[in-house]
Amino acid sequence: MKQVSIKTVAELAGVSIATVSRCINEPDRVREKTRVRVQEAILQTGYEPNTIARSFRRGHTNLVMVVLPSVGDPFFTGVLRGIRSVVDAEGYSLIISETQFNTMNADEVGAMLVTRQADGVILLASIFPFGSAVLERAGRRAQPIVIGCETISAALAGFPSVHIDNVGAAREATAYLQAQGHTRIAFITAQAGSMLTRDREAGYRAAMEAAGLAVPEGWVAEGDLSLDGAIRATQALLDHPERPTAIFCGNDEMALGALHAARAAGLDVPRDLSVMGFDDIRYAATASPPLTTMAQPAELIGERVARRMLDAIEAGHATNREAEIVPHRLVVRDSVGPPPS
Amino acid sequence: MKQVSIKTVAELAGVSIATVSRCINEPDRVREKTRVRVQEAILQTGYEPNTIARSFRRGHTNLVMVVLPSVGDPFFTGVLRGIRSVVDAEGYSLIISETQFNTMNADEVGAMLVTRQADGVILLASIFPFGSAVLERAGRRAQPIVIGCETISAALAGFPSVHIDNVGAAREATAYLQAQGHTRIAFITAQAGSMLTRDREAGYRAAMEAAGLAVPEGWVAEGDLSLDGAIRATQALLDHPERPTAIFCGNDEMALGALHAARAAGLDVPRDLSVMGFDDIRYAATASPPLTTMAQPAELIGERVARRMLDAIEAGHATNREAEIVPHRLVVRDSVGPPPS
DNA sequence: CTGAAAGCGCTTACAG
DNA sequence: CTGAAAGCGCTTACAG
Repeated sequence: MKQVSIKTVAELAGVSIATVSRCINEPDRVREKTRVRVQEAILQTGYEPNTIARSFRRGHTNLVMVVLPSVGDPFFTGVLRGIRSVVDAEGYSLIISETQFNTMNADEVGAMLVTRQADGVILLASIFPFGSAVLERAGRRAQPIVIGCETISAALAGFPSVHIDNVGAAREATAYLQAQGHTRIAFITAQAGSMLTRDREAGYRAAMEAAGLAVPEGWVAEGDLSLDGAIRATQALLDHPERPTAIFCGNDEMALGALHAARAAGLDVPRDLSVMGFDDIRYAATASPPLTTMAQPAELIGERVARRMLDAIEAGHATNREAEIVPHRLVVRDSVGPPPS
Repeated sequence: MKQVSIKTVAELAGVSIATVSRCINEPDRVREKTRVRVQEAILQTGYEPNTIARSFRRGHTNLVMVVLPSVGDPFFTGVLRGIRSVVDAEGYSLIISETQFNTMNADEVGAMLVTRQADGVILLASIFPFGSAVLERAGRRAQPIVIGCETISAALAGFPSVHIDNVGAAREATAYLQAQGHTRIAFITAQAGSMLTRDREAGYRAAMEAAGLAVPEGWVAEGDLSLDGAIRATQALLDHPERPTAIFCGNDEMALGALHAARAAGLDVPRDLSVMGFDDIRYAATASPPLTTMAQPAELIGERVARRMLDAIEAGHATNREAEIVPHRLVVRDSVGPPPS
């Protein structure tokens, strides 16, 4: 069946297409009598404006793209929820692209950025060396970019961002472990190349150094950001000649894996081994034992990122290029205790 | 700065815009010498075709919308992964809409369907009585719709779908519990109105009836599809005058909540209480104890749904309106045992 | 208050 | 092999 267009409606109502357009977009500017007639024609034909044509004409799509490592991570789900809540209210929809934990190469992501016609791009912990050509082009077409969750790489330094103080938070988490009496503290990090835990690892190392504690070779284990990766990393740590008494995990997903690996090894957490997470995803509270972790305000990050994106879209450029730091918070539950004597 | 358009490139290369267009879309049809010249002009200007204009002209967006209850559910994340894997390869992107566990009203979803210009819509367990007007319009504009994960409601009966046999799978899960010796089996369901566990509840009831077992008032508890909801539902079940010895949860998320509630009540699973899940999300295997559950092939569902969507888009209409049933599988781990004596 | 007309940036028969 | 021109479905000054 033929698609009904504005023309169909105009003919049926006996008016010009301009008038139909006005009835839809500025109804106050048309006489009631004609408005009613057009309304009826719309109903009768079941007309819905062609969104592509409208986007084309108006020059924007009401779509914002969000690039993130994985929609499967409950932490990002929280951020997404925050983004969606503000973006929805303003009539925008979300195009979601995963970088599969930053294993996509820059060209692929770059192509997405430049090619897809979104009104703006939110980069969530997906920052790695874009080609500057991409950035330059993105700049030229004035598509705003805003960064969430992680400190930006040098190339992205000029863009607005919102995130916690990852280095500081990781330092505090490590210090908490130290305050419980631990001196042998290991860290499970993401795969090399991922931005996701880079700053957290830096914070961990800083706290160890500040306390005059050694970090022997092998105490920073790659956990792949996954359950299985963390299980393997934990096993390696438990087999380490200098077995740590506490494991600080770069995110909760990996902490859940560490908990499982400890259990499988016949260890009691926290009696035999302490485990600290990062993020405070919803599964942290119901884990066994409930996970002590460093909480990030996921929804708040999403809301703030989205708000700034919308402001930038409206202004036609980023109005505020500063980094916005949101608060982190240590959540003490049961997975951390004093080291075994 | 002014956006560079096809015209800019044409002028710089000294050719018509038609030729530039051909260089991009059918390079074979232009002479090498001119092609090179145009290529250079493209590089020099940093030209990228305007996707909106192209979509407008071509009449499609290369966007498919997926409507689902929640991106936060790891099961749906799996389905999404499957969808993305096939859709990516064909150059499509995803617009993702959440119905917040089917609490959105039909009009809201309807508006999204009709208004947003996606090439097709995938409905994941988000099926409730659309107004027939919406459906009719969707039909008229020949936007394909395909259903995933749940049996379709009557209004959607004519649309293609792919899902497991939810009723049968739930019946088998219940029968497994019975085979372990349980006769007092409760069920935790979603909030009323959600399609997500409707068939599973039906399967549970069928199995109970087939075994001649009673389902006293209160044994089917609303768990809200969430951790917290399931915790409350489990508590209520444990306080029930006829306390069940096994709880079958409508999905794994709720089973995780049930596990936690049991632990909090000082119960050992499976010694004091058996818990059965549904889905086999990735957290099922690392739960404590590891969860016995009815697995759905999430990625496969996603792949099949996406494949059929792409076929339908290409054909301009759904080519195959049949329901495709994918296999389920009982995964026995440690959360189910014989009832306490 | 309403209409005629231009134009958004492409693609694609149609000529040549 | 290449160009001139139509047209995709809207919106929006500009007249009247």
